[in-house]
Amino acid sequence: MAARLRDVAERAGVSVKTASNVLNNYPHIKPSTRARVEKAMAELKYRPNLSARSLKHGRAGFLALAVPAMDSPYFAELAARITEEASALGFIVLLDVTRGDADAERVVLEGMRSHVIDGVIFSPLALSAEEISRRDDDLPMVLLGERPVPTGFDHIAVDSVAASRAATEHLVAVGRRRIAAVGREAVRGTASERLRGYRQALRAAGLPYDPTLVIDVPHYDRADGHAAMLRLLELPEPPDAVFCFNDLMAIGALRACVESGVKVPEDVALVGFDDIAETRFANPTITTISPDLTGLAREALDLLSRRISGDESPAREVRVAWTLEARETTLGVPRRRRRRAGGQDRAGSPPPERRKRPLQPPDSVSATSRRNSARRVKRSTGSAES
Amino acid sequence: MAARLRDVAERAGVSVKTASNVLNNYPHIKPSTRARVEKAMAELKYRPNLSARSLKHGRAGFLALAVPAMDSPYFAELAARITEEASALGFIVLLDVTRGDADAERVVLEGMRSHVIDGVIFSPLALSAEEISRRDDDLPMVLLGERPVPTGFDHIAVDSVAASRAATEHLVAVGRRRIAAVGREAVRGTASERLRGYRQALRAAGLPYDPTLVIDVPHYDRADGHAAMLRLLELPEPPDAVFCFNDLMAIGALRACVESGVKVPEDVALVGFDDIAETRFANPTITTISPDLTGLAREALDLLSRRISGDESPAREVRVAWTLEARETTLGVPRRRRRRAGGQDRAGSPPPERRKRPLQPPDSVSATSRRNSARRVKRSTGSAES
DNA sequence: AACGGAATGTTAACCGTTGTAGAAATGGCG
DNA sequence: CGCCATTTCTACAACGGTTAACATTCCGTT
Repeated sequence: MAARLRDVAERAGVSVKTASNVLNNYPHIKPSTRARVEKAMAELKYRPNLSARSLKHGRAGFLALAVPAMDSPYFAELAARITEEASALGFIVLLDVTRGDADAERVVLEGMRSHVIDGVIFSPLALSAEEISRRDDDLPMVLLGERPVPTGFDHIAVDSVAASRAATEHLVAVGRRRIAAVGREAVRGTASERLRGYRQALRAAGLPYDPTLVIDVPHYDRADGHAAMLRLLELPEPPDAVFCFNDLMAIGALRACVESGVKVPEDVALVGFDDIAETRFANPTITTISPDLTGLAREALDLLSRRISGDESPAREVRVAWTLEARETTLGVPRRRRRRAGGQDRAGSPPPERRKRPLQPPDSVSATSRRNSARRVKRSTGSAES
Repeated sequence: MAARLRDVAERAGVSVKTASNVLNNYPHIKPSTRARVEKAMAELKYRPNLSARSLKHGRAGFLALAVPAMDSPYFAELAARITEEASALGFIVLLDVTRGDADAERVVLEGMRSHVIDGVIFSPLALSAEEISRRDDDLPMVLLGERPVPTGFDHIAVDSVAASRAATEHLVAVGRRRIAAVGREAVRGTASERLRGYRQALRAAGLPYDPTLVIDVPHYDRADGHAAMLRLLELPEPPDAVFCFNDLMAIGALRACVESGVKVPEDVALVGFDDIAETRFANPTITTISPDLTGLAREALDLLSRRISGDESPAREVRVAWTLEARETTLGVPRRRRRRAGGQDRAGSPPPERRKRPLQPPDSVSATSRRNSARRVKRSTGSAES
C-alpha cells in the first residue's frame, strides 16, 4: 500500500541506493536525477519509514518526558518549554504522565519504551531518592525538580532553599511576623528544601519557628491550599502571612481568604512558588518565585543530548536562575485603583463611574526582581558522597 | 551492548523463535523452557526493541495529538484525558504543539512522523476548513473542536451553538440586557458557532444585536480578555454582561474589571466557556460552560481506534455533552460571606473576626446543571455536501 | 590516449523481531 | 511396536531502509 523507497527508485528509473542518497542529501548527484527522484517521491507520496531507519541506526529521535501531571500549569508550561527546545535539537518528545504513581515511576526508571526513546527527562514525585539510586538501566536520564536528592545522577533544579528563603524574607520585609508555610513538611525523614529556606529566613529575622504554622498537604493543588488556609484561619492565633510551596496552593489559599472575608494582603499576605500565568491574573495578583523555565529546559536538553552522544563525565548538579516577583498579595493594590467601599448592591445597567485604563498590562504590575542565583553549580559527584 | 533476543536465546540454549514465543505468551511451551528463557531475559536485562517490532507489524502503537498549545489549561486537561484513554487502549500518545502555526498544522495533515504513528487527533486552529479538506493522506485522523467545519472527516465537538445560546440565555435570565461577546467574530466569512448561539439567544429574548458589543480577539488568552474588557468599559454605553468565548478570556476580563473598580457581577456579569479548574478558584468564581472532556476523549479514541482497525464507514460527526455551571460571576456572592466594606486598611497581626468554615468546598459552590445535549449525531457525509 | 573525478549501479549484509512452514520430540492408544 | 496427534522447538525469510565495498560509466582535462 504505502510507497517504499524501492517503488520510488523504480519509478524514477534509478537504483534504491541513489534514491536513498537523494533522501539523505548525498552531495554528488546530478541535479536532473535528483529532480526525477524527488518527483517520484512526491507522486507516490513517499514517506520514509522511521521504524526501519531507527532500527538501523539504533537512534530513534525520541525523548521521554515523565512528569506527575499535565493538568498542572507548572508542568504544562515546563512541558511546553522542553518540547520547544527538543524539537530545535531534532528530538520528538513523548509525554509520560505518572500521576505521582510509584509503579508508573518505576516503569520510567526501568527502561520504558525500550529502544524507542534515546533518553528520559524525569520529574519524580512518589519515588524516594534511595529507590531512584537503585536504578539499573543505562538509558540516559536527567532528573528534574527539588524532590529527591539521589547522588550520581544528572539533576537540574532551582535552588529551592535560597528561593524559599527569599520569599520568606520578603514577607518579613513587608512587616509580617507570624508567617505560615504550606507544603510537604518531610519526605522520608529529610525536611524539604523549601521548608529549609523558610526556617533559615525565620531564624535570620529572629522569629520563632512554630510547627503549628506549618501545614502538611498531600497534592500541592488548589484544593490543598484551600483546606490548609481554612485550617490556619481557625487557629487561635492565625498567621499574618502564608508562604505556599507552589502557586496552585496559593490560589486555593487566596480563595479561602476571600470566602472567609479575610483581606489579602491587609490581614494575610501570600506568597507562592512557580510563577504560573494564573498568578498574574488572580485578584489580587500573587507574589511568587519565578524560576527560569526556559533556562531549565535548555540545560536539561543540553545535558541529555550530550549524554546521548556518549558523554561519560561525572553527574552534574545544575541550578537554574529565579527571581522574586512581588505582586499585590504582599504589596497591596495600588491606591488609585482600589475598589470603592459601599457600591450599589445589585443593579442592572447604570455603569459606575470609572477611570482611565491603567497604562500597564497586568503582566508588568509591580514586578520586582530581587535576587538572582544564576550561578551554575557544577559539582563532580562520582560514586562517593559529595 | 544492549541484549537482543538472540543473546537471550543463546544463553537459554533455545532458538530465537522460542525466545520470541516466550515473550509473546505463545501457549505451547514447556514450563521448564519458559523458565529458562525468562531467567536469561532477567539476567541480561533484555528489553524488546519496539522499532523492530513495529517495522515487522506495520503498527507502531503511537498516536499523535496535535493541539495549538500545551500551556493552555483547556488543552492541558484535554491532553490529560486523551492520554489516559489512549493508554487504556495500549496506545502511546505523542504530543505535537502547533502553536497555531499554519505550517506546523500542514505538517500534521500531510503524514507527520511517517509510519511511526497509527493515527492523529487534531485540533486545528490556523487552517481553514477548505485547506483541511484538501488533505491527501490516508493516515486515520479525527478532528476536534468547533473551529473548522470540513465535510467528510470524523469530527468531535461540543454543540457550541446550543451551549453559547444557553450561556447567553442565562445572562438574560439574571436580568442583563446589554450583553457583550468576546471572541473571534468570523473565520473566513463564516460566523463562529459561539457567535451564532449568542445571536440566537439575543433574538429569542427580543434584544438587539449590537456589533459594537462584539470584540474580535486574536489569541483567546488572558491578555486578550483583559484588553477586550478594557475596550468594552470605555464604550459610551458599556455592557452589563459579557460572554467570553473561553475561560481564559473571562479570567482576563475579570481582572480588568477588578483593576477598573467595576464590580462583578453587580456592574457586569461574566460567563466563560470550558470550565477549566481556574474558574472554580477565581474571585469571584466564574460561571461557565462545562464540556464533558472525558466523554470527548473517549469518543475520539473509540472512533480513531476503529479507523485504525480498518473501519471504512462514512465520516462521523459526534457531539459531546455539556452543562452550564452557574457561579458567582452571574449569581453573585452568597450574602453571608460577602466581604466587609471598610476594614483596617493596612495591618500587622490582629486577626479579623471571621466565621465558621463554609461547609462545601469551592468546587461545589452553586453548581447548576441546566441543559444537556448528550445526543450523538451520526451524519453520513460522503463526498457530497451535507 | 590516458587519467581523474563525479555520478550511479550492484550486491550483500545488517538492524531485531516475528510469521511460516515444517522438523523433531513426546505421548497416547491400539 | 507402530502409528498418529500433539506439543515443542527450529531454520529461514521477511519488514524497509542504510551502508560498505566495489564496479562501472560518463565527461572533461591534459
